[in-house]
Amino acid sequence: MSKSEHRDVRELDLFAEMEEENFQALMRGSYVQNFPPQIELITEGEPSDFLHVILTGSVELFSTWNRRETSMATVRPVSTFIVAATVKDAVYLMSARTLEKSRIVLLPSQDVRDIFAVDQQFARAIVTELAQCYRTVIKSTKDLKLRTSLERLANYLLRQQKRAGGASTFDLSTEKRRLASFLGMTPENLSRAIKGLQPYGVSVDGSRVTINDQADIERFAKPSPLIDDYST
Amino acid sequence: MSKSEHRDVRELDLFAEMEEENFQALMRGSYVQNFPPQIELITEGEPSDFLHVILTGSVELFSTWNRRETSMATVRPVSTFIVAATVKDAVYLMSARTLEKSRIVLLPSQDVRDIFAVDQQFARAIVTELAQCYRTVIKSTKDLKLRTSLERLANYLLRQQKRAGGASTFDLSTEKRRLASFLGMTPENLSRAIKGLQPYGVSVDGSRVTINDQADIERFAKPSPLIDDYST
DNA sequence: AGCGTCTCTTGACAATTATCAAGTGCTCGA
DNA sequence: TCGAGCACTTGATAATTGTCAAGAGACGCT
Repeated sequence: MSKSEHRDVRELDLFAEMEEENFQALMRGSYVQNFPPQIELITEGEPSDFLHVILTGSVELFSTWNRRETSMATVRPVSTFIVAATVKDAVYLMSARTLEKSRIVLLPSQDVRDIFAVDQQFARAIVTELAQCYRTVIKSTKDLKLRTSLERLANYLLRQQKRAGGASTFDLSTEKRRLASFLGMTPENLSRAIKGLQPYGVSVDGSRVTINDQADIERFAKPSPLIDDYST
Repeated sequence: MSKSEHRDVRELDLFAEMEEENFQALMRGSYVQNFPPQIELITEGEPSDFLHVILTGSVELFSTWNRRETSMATVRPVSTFIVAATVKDAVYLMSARTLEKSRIVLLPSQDVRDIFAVDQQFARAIVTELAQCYRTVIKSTKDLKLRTSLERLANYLLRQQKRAGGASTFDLSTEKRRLASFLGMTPENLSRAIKGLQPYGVSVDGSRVTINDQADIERFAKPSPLIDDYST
């Protein structure tokens, strides 16, 4: 791991406040690896051997049941994924695969649990992280249960617009195929949903989205901080 | 609070391992109240003033958006609810209402955070609790996205059967109206879904469910520990 | 007991969403 | 440069789910 990567990891909320000594111990036991695209890093149902930190690239979390698959989240640098399984010493509930060439740190779960037990600041950070993850999934459940697919798409676009800086034209930054799965619909229906937002001044060309009338789409989408604000 | 109630609270995983002194401090600042049915205890969007512990009765967690409402969970004694908002000092993401006459302990959120900061065992217990909550919601999301409503109902019945002791006849223990909302469908469709499970040997009379052919319904439901086992 | 209210159910119908099939356009590698 | 493969789109159709309306039955209240 390079010095700057080392610093990137240290600056994550999860590790920022912990004792230097403990952080070093964690790092000593860690592996860094480069993965090509489309590699399955972890498989749901397997015991959680590592806490993963993504340094570059992107990773998709997905789940399967009865030959169906659904996209649960996309993880982007720099952040960790699947903390809950690690601290609970339980099996993974989601699988993960790289979407592109990705550089990933592997922290042995046992080390994480050991240091969690002795480092108060680290334990606190884990609580914050877990609470954050939990609240994010609750929001996502509300999104799924309370909104139609058209409303979900509209709100997704507004969130993505914000993430991209707020300009009226921005990039989707996701394959439509995967976006559809994430939003809980088929690719065919995403295509139709995109057309369905045209009357509200939204146009999509490839991966370029343009919001022609911000007020109009917001009036339709009715975004709520209790669903769409991932920061709280 | 009676002595036995005091003990009930203490025996919760969340409080079992913490310092007696800290537990007493928490209890000193607490209120116990009896609520009639259908009282809204907390409202989503409001700041989290209290961590709630339900001693008797039952409480529904629900969310609303755009005049729609959905049931998120039912909380039964003895357990806590909405830990995440308390430790994050954030607004509630769900509302809560009593379903019946309920006795509930209110622990001021500030006290909980203060003691969380000084009591290592309590902090650990909170981590476990949050990880558990998080994983449960992930399972619920998988249930929603990967299964049809008929499959969700079938798996719900199998879970409920297990909870009720495993006998082939058991009680639904939930209003159908609320069960429908929990499962993400309308009451009308729940009625039809129940009929739709008859070919698999499931019969429902009022709130009495009978599984006539366990293997048959399980073959249809395909329950998975990665979705349906709430204990891990 | 009688009344109103509420849940649950059922039927008819509408809306939404999924599936299947086909076609377009793009990328990438031989 | 060509061709295969893939993502995306579109149309036709089917399946699922929701909505509306009506009625049966249970329950509590007066």
